[in-house]
Amino acid sequence: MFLKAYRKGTSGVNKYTAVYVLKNYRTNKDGSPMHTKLGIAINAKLGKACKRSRVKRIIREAYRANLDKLRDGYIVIIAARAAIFSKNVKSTDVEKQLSVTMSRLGVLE
RNA sequence: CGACCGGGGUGAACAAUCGCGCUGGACAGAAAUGUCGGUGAGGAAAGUCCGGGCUUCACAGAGCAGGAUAACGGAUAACGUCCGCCGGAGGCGACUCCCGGGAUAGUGCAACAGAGAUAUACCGCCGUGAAUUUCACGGUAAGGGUGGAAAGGCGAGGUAAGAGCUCACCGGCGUGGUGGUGACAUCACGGCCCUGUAAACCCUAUCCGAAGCAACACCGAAUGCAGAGAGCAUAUGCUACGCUUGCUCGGCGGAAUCUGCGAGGUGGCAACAGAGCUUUAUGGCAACAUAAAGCCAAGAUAGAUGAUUGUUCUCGACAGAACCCGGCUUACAGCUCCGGUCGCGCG
RNA sequence: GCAGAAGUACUCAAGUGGUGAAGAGGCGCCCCUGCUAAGGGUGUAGGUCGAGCAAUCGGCGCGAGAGUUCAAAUCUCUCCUUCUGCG
Repeated sequence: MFLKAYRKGTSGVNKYTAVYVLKNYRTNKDGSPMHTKLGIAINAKLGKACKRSRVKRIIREAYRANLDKLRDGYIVIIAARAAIFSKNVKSTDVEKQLSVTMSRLGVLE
């Protein structure tokens, strides 16, 4: 499912992350669209386990802040870029950038 | 005060708001679950280099092969770890470092250089003969040169020249005495002296069954799919064959079936509790042991600890549990405690 | 998480204690051709530091660092990197 989103989905980038989005046509039993699924991709070449884990949390926090505006029925993959591994990265910055990129891709209302 | 040596501790703190895992705590609910509370990464969680626990393998047996360790004595569940001690090396010293058994059990290897590498006369030295400044024969390991290594070292005597040939001292070897649990130390005597390499094969002593939680057990779509086998006598044997550690013996199974593939879930797994942690006492030089009192402290399954704001300081290093322990190794900003050494100054 | 394998020029690699670390592709130049490819001939660099006008000579270099040895790409130990297998 996530591989499919990588190959077929539309993408957008900002300073910290790259975002891939694909519309998910599978539905729940009552016909409503499924909740949007999140995948986080962090290349092992960018950092060791401890730093990757921290980046994952920051991305998750930024995603969570945009959750109230999020539309259902998508698959979203957020991949880390090298800039997010530098020290003193604030999740509010990542959140703003992510909000702009995701709304451009039509995932946010 | 300065320069060091050894050992230990700590690994930013606090508040508010939002968010996450677990919960055999409380409440609500038929249940799912929710609310409140509790709790939530490391000294290395890392590398996976050793040692165990645990689990499975037709119960685990013998021999060979293979692997590991290596002074000695102890500690330990065990270890390649730790402590003590011996020997050697380094440092003025506190102290540190050492894959530290055997080279007279045997075999192999030692390129090049060099006359010669476990045995040797190239130059030289000495003697004799020829002959006239060279040659032949013999003696010689003191000197030269080569090499990582050249027949114990050094001095004296001795001699034609020399040589443990003789002697003193030192080193090594053997025998005996004394001290020590022992490695070993030390003393006496003796003969006369042996190249290096076992992180080359090997010998000696001790230890080792194999695999690993992706082990393994259970539920399950499911009476699933694919492949292999089905001999000879007759009610039990033999054999093909298969399993058992690489091989042999031995053992087991033996026509009953066997092998491979096959979605997911539960346990293993941490709320039973362990070679557990903390403190004190006793024994021991110490590692550690024993006893008493107190404590229960992560447990995910795509994988939980973060964000924002504010305050303070020395402005925060290396880094994230995945079955669990004991070590080793490697990475690491600072702060701090204890013991000790050397040098300088003052009393 | 567990188990294993391998690192030698730009690439593929041989070498498994003893001088100067094979060989092939590649690369440069020449011939052939109107031009290119192919083919033939020939040469080169082995990286770096130092000495020298130069020819050349010397040291360190086989992933990195220690050790054993007279001598290490090779033997031992510790790290680093890459790859493979196991549901």
